[in-house]
Amino acid sequence: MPESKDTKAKIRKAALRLFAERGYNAVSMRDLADAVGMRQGGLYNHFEGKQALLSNLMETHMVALLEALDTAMACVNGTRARLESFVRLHVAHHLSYPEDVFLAYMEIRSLDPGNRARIVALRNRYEHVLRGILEDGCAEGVFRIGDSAVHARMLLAMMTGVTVWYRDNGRLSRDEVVDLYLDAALQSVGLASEAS
Amino acid sequence: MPESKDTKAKIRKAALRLFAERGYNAVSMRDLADAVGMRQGGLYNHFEGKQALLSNLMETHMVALLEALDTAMACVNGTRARLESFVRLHVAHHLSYPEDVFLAYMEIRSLDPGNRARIVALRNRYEHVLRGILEDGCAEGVFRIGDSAVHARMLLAMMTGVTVWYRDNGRLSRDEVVDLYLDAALQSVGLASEAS
DNA sequence: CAAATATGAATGAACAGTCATTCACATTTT
DNA sequence: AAAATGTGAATGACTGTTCATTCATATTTG
Repeated sequence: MPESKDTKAKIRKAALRLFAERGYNAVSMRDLADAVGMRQGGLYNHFEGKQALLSNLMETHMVALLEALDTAMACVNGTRARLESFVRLHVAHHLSYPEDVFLAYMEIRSLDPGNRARIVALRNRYEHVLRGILEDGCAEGVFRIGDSAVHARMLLAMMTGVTVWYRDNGRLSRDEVVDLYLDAALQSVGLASEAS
Repeated sequence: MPESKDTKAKIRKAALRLFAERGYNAVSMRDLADAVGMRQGGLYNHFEGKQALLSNLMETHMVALLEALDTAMACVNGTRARLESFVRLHVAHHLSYPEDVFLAYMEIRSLDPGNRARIVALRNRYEHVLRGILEDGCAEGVFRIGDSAVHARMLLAMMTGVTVWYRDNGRLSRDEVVDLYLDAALQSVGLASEAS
């Protein structure tokens, strides 16, 4: 009873790591069970199956990301400040949960059509927030960009890529990395950062 | 027979499409043989195996990309012009060969250690060219960026992401997309594009 | 309190299928 | 004829999933 409830958490954690590391299709339920320290049959007491586990991981992550975004955006006014908040939240979140992010990005095509539609809808909601900020900035004449929809994708790809190279023991701290991405994002929309 | 000699090319083409579409691990040799119009056994007359086929596809692409880069860079002087050339080449190449690029980006972890080391070395050479340009621009005081190594990765992620969304029948032409990415890249290093 | 029963969880074998690869043999090309 | 190429069946390992069984712990009953 003490550990029965966190077996599910242990499975989720191990699955997240393995799926992100090797890819969904390259991880067998036996691999996963080994990583958790149990046999493959027992996994099915906690999850409907491999596909349900994947979509659970991805949906949990996307929902958490959207909630964090709503919270961060609720108390910010001004187009430039909203862009800053978005960038800070995005990069910081990606530095804190690199595996979740990497999985959500790489394994969308491993989802069943139904699950994929749900996850993609969540992702589009997220992307739409950034596009809205950029459109506002264009309408106000604050930003200088060619195309809001394209620029939103450029910024998202740029920022999301941080998970590919960042390591916690590296040359730069997380805060430094966030600042670097913020400066680049601001410059990319034609704004100079405030402090040199 | 006329087509017996280009069977190898047909296999490569089909494999490229399928691997990029579904992922290396989700494509079986049967799927591949079906797509080519032959039986799975025959594939082994042209390739050592599935892994060799993957690494052949990726290496061919990386070598072609590096050659195109060398050619494009050979006749350009000036830091800003070199950055422009790099961006134009990168985006245009990615628009022309989206499957090659997508595969090289997504399936590195599906490579055997030996093959992976070779491909990663090629990719590093490519990345190093962009970093060199950014470092030069910083040293000359032409670019305004926080960190050359990080900014190189930001730009590469941003530009490579074009393959995720661009479709040939979409709203924008390839040239328009290249120009949008060029403007964004120039602004991100603190330069305004020449023509408004 | 103690006996009986229910529950949640883990096991390990078994299932039906798929996997990449091999091979003896047929066919085609040169 | 010889070399290259394609076939179709076979191989053994591995796949996700199911299931009867076991076990320790709760809960209910006498």
